[in-house]
Amino acid sequence: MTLKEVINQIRQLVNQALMDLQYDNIEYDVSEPPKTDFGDLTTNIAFLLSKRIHKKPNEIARELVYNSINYQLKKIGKHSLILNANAHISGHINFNINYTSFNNFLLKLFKQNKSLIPNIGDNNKIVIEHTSVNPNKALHIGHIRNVIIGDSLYRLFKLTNHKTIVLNYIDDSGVQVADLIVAFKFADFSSDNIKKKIKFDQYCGEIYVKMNELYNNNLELIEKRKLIIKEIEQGNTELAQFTNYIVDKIVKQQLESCWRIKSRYDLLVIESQILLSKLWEKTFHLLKEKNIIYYSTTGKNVNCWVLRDEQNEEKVVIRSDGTVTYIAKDISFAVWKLNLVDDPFTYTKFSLQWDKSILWKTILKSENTNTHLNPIEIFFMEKRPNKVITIIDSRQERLQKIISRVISDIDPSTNRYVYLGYETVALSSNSVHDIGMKLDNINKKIIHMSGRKGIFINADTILDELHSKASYEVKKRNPDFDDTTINEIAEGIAVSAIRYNLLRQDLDKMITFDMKEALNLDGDTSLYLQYSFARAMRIIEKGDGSLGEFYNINNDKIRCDLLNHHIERDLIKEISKFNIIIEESLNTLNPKILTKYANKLCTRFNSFYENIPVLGAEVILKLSRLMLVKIFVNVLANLFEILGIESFPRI
RNA sequence: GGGCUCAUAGUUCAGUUUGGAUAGAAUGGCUGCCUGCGGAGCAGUUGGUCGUGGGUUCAAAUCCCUCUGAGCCCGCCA
Repeated sequence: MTLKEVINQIRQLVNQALMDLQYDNIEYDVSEPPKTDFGDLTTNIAFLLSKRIHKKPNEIARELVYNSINYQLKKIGKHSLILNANAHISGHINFNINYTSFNNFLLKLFKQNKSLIPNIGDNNKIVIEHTSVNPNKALHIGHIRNVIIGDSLYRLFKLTNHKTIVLNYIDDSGVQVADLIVAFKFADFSSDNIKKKIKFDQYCGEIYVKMNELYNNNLELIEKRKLIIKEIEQGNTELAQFTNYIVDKIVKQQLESCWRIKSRYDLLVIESQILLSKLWEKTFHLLKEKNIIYYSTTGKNVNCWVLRDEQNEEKVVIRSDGTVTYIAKDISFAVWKLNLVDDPFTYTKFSLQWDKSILWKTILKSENTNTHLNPIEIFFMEKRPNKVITIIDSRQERLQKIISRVISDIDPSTNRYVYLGYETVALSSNSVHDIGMKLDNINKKIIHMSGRKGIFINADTILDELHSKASYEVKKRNPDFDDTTINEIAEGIAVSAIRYNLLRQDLDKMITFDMKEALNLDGDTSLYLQYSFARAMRIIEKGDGSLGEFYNINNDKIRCDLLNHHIERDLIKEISKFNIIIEESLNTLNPKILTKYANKLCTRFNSFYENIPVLGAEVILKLSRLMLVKIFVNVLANLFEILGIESFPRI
């Protein structure tokens, strides 16, 4: 029983009232009013009805309340979840919760040791692709937005009992990687960074910038690049092997950064393997069969295979020289993700991850392939994924929409392919200045990041700065902590701060990254949540010492009805929204909702903390309040799990 | 030229899907509160013609249109 049940009961009351008074049953809203003075919940039914029949909203509201709802409430009696209903002069019908009976849900949860997480996944299968950064540079703050959105959604699906796997696409056969190989093989750059004291991926990022400057007056190098791309596609040459070696090394370094912010994956999908797998040939066959593409004999696309499109936005999938375009590769990747063709891959272990899970990578099936099935093969064999979510920034929106359309042409029955876009991260003029770059136009307030031009701030740089600031502050407040503990907490603060910061705003809004702002740890930040957690844990620790065990208070003495201060009620009501919030963020694929909720929940708790004594209260009240604190901690811990925020009993 | 997105307090952002009550947070400024369960906190105060102009409606930040400003996308590149 949570707020959802209260809402349901209100709907029952209103529906019955509509029947009693012979009004049409129409869609209406039950939600929280803007001010608490108006009550706990409100409905707009009177306004909607007044649109149909010519009567004032206020009259309808009064009629519904006085001629039906009040009688119903009387009948249900004192165990009702609704205390009363009021017809407001404006036309709103407001309801107050009967907290005496409502609060009992806390005790029920507590006794049954139940989590509030709704089990709505029903083992549905979800595929999420995120990160997918070209393996030629280190991750910058813009890439991190992608990683955090993807990883938080993964955690959300996982916790609500969906079978979920996470893909990271490694484009090892494009120009970006080829640029690096040209640098190492034909332009005298060393592929060894032993002398430099930076990570290999960062080192490569720097070379990539220098290489692009070199191209300007060296056309021969561009020819070399073409050669390299061809060799990578063919595989098996010495150059291809060297490329594999470099890409492997960079991917491992990139993953270090991803793992540092507590993201994890199940499978690396390697583009060169896709090219060798004949997956495109199968997809091509499918597209021809479904009449989605045709061979153009006239016009600008003469001798090409093209996607049909009525709006005259046809896209070439096979060039006149027979080679495959970028979108064609993307379509075949999508076809594979949705399991619309036979899986040409088998999977081999790439690495162990921080959460002890195995990260796999694609390799081609061959005769001596082990017959023993691994978890990835099993995932794709059982049944098709219910949903495939691809997370890429909004610059790819047009392309992704075309892919979605092609997919629904192939498989019209379902809508399984979901593109989740988000706006990019740009740098504030201050931060551009900080990294020693100059803005072209002094009037520009922001500048977009560019790996090629060297305009970016690496993810690790930001984390390091946050870490060192947090470390200083933790030490100041906890002089008794040893260095290991301080480091651990500082890292937890830094990682959580980045995650929360990038998650808390709308996906369709560009983030202007500013180092100074990012280092601020006051107000609406993850630290506010972590601090609330530590405060609650401190009460529990001093209260009955059952740190880490949430459900071992003597249940029989607890009286939920004593938790009737308006501050306690506010906290309880907030807690009771947890499952609604989870469902909403899941349905809208919007993790931001969870950050807003977490902040509100902690605001309620901090108000409780400042105003309502727990340990100093008389014994029954103390036990009851202690229970409330423990449930708060439990809910918050669940939110932390989804948002990837680390919790510490002391901070 | 065509398409998409955004514009709300000095600043960073909620609220727009589904119109409804006095437009909310955070931060900054100002003012209180630590011998009390941790002051990285709490309470208060300051601050907004919701980009412009029109339309629909009993009612518009929210829906429709115009214009302005910002950003992105539109290749036989990836």
